[in-house]
Amino acid sequence: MKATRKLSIEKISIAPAYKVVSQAIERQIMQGTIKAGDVLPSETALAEQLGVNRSTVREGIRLLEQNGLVRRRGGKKLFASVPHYHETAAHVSRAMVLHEVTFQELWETIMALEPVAAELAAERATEEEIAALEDNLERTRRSLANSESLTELDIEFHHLIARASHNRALLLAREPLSHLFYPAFYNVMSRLNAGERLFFAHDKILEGIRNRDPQTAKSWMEKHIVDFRRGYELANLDIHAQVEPSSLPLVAE
Amino acid sequence: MKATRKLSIEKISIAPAYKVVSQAIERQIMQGTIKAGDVLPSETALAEQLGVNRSTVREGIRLLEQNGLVRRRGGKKLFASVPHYHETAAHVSRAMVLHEVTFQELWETIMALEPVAAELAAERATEEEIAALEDNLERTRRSLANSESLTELDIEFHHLIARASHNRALLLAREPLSHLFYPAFYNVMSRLNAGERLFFAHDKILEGIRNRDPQTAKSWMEKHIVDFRRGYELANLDIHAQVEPSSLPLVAE
DNA sequence: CGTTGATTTATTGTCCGACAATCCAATCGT
DNA sequence: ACGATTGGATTGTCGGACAATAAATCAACG
Repeated sequence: MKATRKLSIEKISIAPAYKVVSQAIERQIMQGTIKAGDVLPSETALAEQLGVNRSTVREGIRLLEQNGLVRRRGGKKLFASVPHYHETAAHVSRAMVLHEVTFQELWETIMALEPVAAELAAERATEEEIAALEDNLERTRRSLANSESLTELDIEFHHLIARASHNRALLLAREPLSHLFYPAFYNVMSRLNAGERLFFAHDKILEGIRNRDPQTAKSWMEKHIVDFRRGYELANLDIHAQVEPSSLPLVAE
Repeated sequence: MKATRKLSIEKISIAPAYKVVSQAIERQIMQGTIKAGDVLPSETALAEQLGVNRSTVREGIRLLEQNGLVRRRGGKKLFASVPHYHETAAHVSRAMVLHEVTFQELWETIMALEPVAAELAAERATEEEIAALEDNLERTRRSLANSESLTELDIEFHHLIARASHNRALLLAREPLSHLFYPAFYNVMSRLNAGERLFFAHDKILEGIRNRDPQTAKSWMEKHIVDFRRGYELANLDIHAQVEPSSLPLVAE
């Protein structure tokens, strides 16, 4: 940059310039100097400001881009941005797959989160959110035969509930888990023909939410999740099997 | 628009080459063609294989690098890698801060996770893990006066319990939350002098774990988390305040 | 023969310059 | 006022260059 502050022969590894560039911009975004939606200077301008070459700036931008802190809109301009929750969820999903998390670990965690989500949803869901849930339920009723859409509808149902909980931390924590359940869920559904039970449980949960009855919503959600595990075992699937990456793209927006 | 005689299938923008490069490598890693620890070809070799320029390869590598799918060791060689859980946690933390998650949301979520973690830890903790928890407790006892170390020790305690739960999904889900609690926790500690209560609760939780008594561990953890919230309110802090970014680095390894 | 030290080679990080495609904005024609 | 045109700005990609340094190779030495 400008001042040479490298007098001491510090431990090791001065960060490469592209990383410094990325961190410099990241700091400004985190501090609020740059707000989401702001358009960033052009690459050449940044290169000049930061005193590095454009190629270096580009590499720095790639880091931010992958984080979702920055994205291109309209193909040209670079905007600061808040990471979309499904990008974040995808990161976590991938990490879990690579860490070879088992179905049981997934289940234990979702079992901790979903009932709370249902409980909070019963307290806070807006009319629109309840309508969306009812729409989902209706589509579920019409898809009882089709394992594939049933699986997608179930994932959507739980996602909608998490949204209705109005708790973004919860939403962000459960999303990657839900995503990873897809393959297991599909397996259970196509082998067990458990559509009726699923519909019934969803109906009860939604009833609890509609009636602003957190306890009902919560306990039916618990039953629902427990039931799924039983189905998993009944379908002769290995509870200690590693979760597979789901090719299903995370729900958008 | 359609004045040119280009084939009309041109609508969707083709992904830039650097993204294609990144995805190509990512796919190989996810499929297991490349396993964690493998050393990747040099940039020039990759450029040749993929038929693009080295600069383009570099930009692609940056994407993977930020994801933790790939990292440099010894400053030269590029290794495939599994994302470290604290990298993933940092992603999520940042996302939550930028989404302006409130303390209440954070609390509700951690309230769902921590008791389950304690419960599972009581069932599964190894002797080493229990020893580490006891060591932590002892250090806590000696730090009752110091808010700062108390905060760090508490975070470590909960992290150790999550580890002892032997559930990596749970570990990964709760880590970013725990991290974000740091500032709030420090505030409560330094205003309320609640070290004794904290120590007492930790002691009870650990007792439950040591005695392989999941219910005790779980219910004391519940009390502990509820207690923290009460402390937060007693300290006159706003439950709906946005969480701040913690400058505390995530626990390493 | 194994260890150490010197030398060569390979590779990364950074820079420079170039160019086509394309988006953006200002201008122009009507 | 408004649509088309044009020209500048910007991005994505390429090619090449070079210093620094990690890795590999070889030489000397005990």
